This record gives sequence, C-alpha cells and structure tokens, in this order.
Amino acid sequence: MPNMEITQYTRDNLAEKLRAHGINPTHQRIEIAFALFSRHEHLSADQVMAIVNERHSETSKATVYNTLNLFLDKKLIREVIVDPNKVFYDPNTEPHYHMYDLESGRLTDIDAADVRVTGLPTLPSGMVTEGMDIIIRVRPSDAAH
Amino acid sequence: MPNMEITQYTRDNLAEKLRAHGINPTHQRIEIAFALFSRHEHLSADQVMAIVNERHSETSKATVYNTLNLFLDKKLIREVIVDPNKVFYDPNTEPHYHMYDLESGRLTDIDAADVRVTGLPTLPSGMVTEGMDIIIRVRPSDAAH
DNA sequence: ATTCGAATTAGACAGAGTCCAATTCGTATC
DNA sequence: GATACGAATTGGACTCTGTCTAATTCGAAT
Repeated sequence: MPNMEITQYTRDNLAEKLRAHGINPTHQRIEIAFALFSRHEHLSADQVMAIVNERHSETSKATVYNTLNLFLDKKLIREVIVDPNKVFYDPNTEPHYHMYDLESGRLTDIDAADVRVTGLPTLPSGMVTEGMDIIIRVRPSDAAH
Repeated sequence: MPNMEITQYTRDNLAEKLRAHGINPTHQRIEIAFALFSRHEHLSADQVMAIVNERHSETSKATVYNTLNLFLDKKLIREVIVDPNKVFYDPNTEPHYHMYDLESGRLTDIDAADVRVTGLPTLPSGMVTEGMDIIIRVRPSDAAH
C-alpha cells in the first residue's frame, strides 16, 4: 500500500518527506513544499513566490526556481506544460491527466485509474517512455464573443 | 473526401489556401506558410524566421509572430506546447498526437485514427472541449549519464 | 568560538514574445 | 503614371519567465 495519504501536511511531516527524497530540508524548502502540498492546486513559480513571501519577504526568486527544479529532479513534484507563458508545478505525482480551462487558466486533475489509451504505436527501438501527458483543453460553451 | 492531400506545395497553391482561410496572402505570409507546409516538421518561431530569412533578410520578428498568431487564429496551423521554452507550430491540423524526444527536442506525429481513449470523466456542464492533446515523452534508453 | 561546505541571495543577464508609432506596400482611382 | 488610403510590415523598446554568478549567510560539527 504505497503512498499512504497524508491527511494534513505540517512543516514537520514535510521535512520528513523531503528527507525521504534525499533533500536537505531547509527553512525555504519547507515553506515552498508547504505552499505546494497544503493547497491541492497547481502553482506557477511566481505564485509559489507570492505565497511564500506573503507575510515577510523570506525567499528570493533564485531560491524558488532552484528549489522547484530540485523538487522536480527528486521527483517530489511534476511539471505541467499547458500554457506557453508559464510552467505549472503539480504536487500530485500519482498517474493522472489534466483538464485545462483556457478561459480561467485553471488546471484540474483527471484520475488516470479509469482511463485507457489503446492503439498507440510501439516506440522506436532504443527509446523508453518517460511519461505520457493527456491534456483536455476546455472552454465555457456560452463564451460571449 | 475532405482535405485532399496536396502533394506539392507551391507559393501559388498556398496563396489559395490562405485566401480560403480568409487571410490576405502577402509576400511574407506566403513565405512563412511555405516554410511550414513544404517541410513536414514542427517549427518554432525562431526556426521559421531563420528559414524565411535564409537568403536575404526579408521578414521581421514582429511579422513572424503576427503571422503565426494569425494562422493560429484562422486555424491554418496548430500550436504544440511541449517545451517550456518555446512553442512549436504544426502545419498538420488533422487529429493527431505527439511524441516528444526529450533528448533531441524532436517532435513526431502520431496518427489519431487508431488511438482510442476511454474512461475520461464527463465535462463539467457549460464546458466544451476545445481539443485533446496527448504527448508521449520519450528518451533514448541507453542515455549515458 | 571557529570552520567549512551547502544554501541562499541580489542583481545582471538571456531568450521568447508583445507592443507601438512610424514607414512601406499594394491596390484602387483618377 | 501620380495620388490616396487602409492594411501590412518594421525596428526597437519593452515585458516576462527563468538562469547564472559571485558574494554572503546559514547551520551543523568540532
């Protein structure tokens, strides 16, 4: 039974989670992890930075980017590329896909458990799949235009 | 039998294609269309610009972007968002998906005819699908690291 | 208290893409 | 051919996301 759901994220259990992924849990890293995991939203780097620096300015832009890339590297989070302007960071690393509301920019998870994809070609030899993204782009139907 | 395959793109039949999509076919627009359609590749804006200006500098950056966005708007081409750094423009507007080689940055089409996706949730009411992207990220298996 | 590597920082920088006011182009009219 | 006029194009400044670097600060171990 892997990936026991943590019902409530705290700085403490996040520090533990970081260590479990081979990441030295510093103040800034814990705050950034908390921003991502305590909400269940997909955040962009500048949103993370805004959240982390809400009270007092604590974390620099460089550290936010360093940390997000470190988290990616250690597979603590995933990146979602749906918008040409910015990358979203996704604390959910379980297999799942995304629905992207073009109007609001909101990104929603779609559980992969029920989804079946058939008829894909076999990979060229010497290639391995790193992952498959499915993005459903939606829009309000009665969009005034 | 819609979308009769054009075996050979020429400036002339591209001008016609532009008109058919409600686009005034100017020199620059024809050259940009030619760059995209005569190759069957996915090009980024700067690649388009390099191709168009190969012989003599003919087209400015602003025009390349204006034109690509105009083509998008008129559904002459599609954009493919797989790389956080740049958008690719795809002259193939038939339903199809993509395979993205993370190592080389090469993007390949996957025909959608054989692909079936089942188990997707129903859309929230008041929402319509604008499109579904499937991106398979691959990497050479014997990557030296 | 001192040390030392790791982490953080400010700010310069890079690259993609947008914006804008000025110019040029192409077509229509005379 | 000359003129007029709207559409298209242009250079260049600008914005925004993200990276880089050299200097500083942190924190754990001694």
